Amino acid sequence: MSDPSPGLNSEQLGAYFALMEVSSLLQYAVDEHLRADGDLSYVQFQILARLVDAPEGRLRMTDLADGVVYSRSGLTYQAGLLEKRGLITRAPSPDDERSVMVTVTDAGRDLIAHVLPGHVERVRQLLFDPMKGRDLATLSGVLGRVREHMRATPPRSAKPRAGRNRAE
Amino acid sequence: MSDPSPGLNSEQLGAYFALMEVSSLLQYAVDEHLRADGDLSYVQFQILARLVDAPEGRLRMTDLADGVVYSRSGLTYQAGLLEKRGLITRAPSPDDERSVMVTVTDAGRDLIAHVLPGHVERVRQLLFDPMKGRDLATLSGVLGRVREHMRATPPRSAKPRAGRNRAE
DNA sequence: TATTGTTATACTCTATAACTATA
DNA sequence: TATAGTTATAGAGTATAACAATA
Repeated sequence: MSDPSPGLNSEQLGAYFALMEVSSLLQYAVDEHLRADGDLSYVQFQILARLVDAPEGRLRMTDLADGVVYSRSGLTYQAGLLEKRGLITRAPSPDDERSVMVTVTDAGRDLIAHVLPGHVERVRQLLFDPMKGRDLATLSGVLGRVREHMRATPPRSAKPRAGRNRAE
Repeated sequence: MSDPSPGLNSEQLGAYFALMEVSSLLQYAVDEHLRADGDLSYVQFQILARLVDAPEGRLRMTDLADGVVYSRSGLTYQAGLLEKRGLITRAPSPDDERSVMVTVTDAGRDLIAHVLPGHVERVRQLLFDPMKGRDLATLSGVLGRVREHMRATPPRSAKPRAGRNRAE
């Protein structure tokens, strides 16, 4: 924007735009690779990666939904796709009959293992290659702090004025 | 991921995840506000903002498509929506009869002006409030460098330059 | 022939609300 | 009642390919 912005100085505005552009391009590139190399969307990759990372390779649906931003029905949809491909299984939890435990299969682990090197390579190439010196450390520090702040500031519960989007 | 990754050390991996989470949460919050306050998607906001920022408030469809990542048909779709709402107009270019000049209307400018303060406020609140000292400067520096690098490294088939990939 | 843009179409994804069942 | 998950459905958005018009 060329006119003076009400709440951000030009350096902040520039940093904001840079952040959005960088993350957008990175996500685009990474998503492209995941689809080409493993027929996975980024969301599906995240779900599988979280499961691989979880103890015994399993998590409840709710826990998965908490990590990925989407709605429960959205997660059900994605889990259905992954299950259909044999990458995960779903079974009622022994502890709580309401819950569903999602477990990565060997095929799921294999796919992540197959896809991960190329994934990581793209990230390195696009994001870390141009960095030097303390760049990584400072970036880590700032983003970590921002993330903590964001996690403590729930984005959905804070609806200042939703006014008229009531489509009933 | 808990096991050692092939191409990234744990600090790099952490920074990558933090970047993706931060940008995702930020985009989510900002998108929510734009829809609630102006009934605009983030893409539509970007299109309007680019036009407002352009000399005489107009750009060719192709120039707009270059800025936003999407396909031409996607831009046509979005432009159709914005035109229907009276936020932009489309007219054949005098210079090149093939081109279409997109122009922001006063209503479009008004809407951006209406939405911008709240937009910027959310960004400030989520992204810049938790920063201190040199955070902003270092973030700016790193992201700027990464952005330059990314722009110079086209993600192989993302930019539909002059050629299209019909082989394969 | 190459470029600009639109259209037709199919598909993916996400959100909402209603629903079942368990706690 | 509250929580966990699914389903039905509807809508937004995107990509591809065919198309017309102009350069």
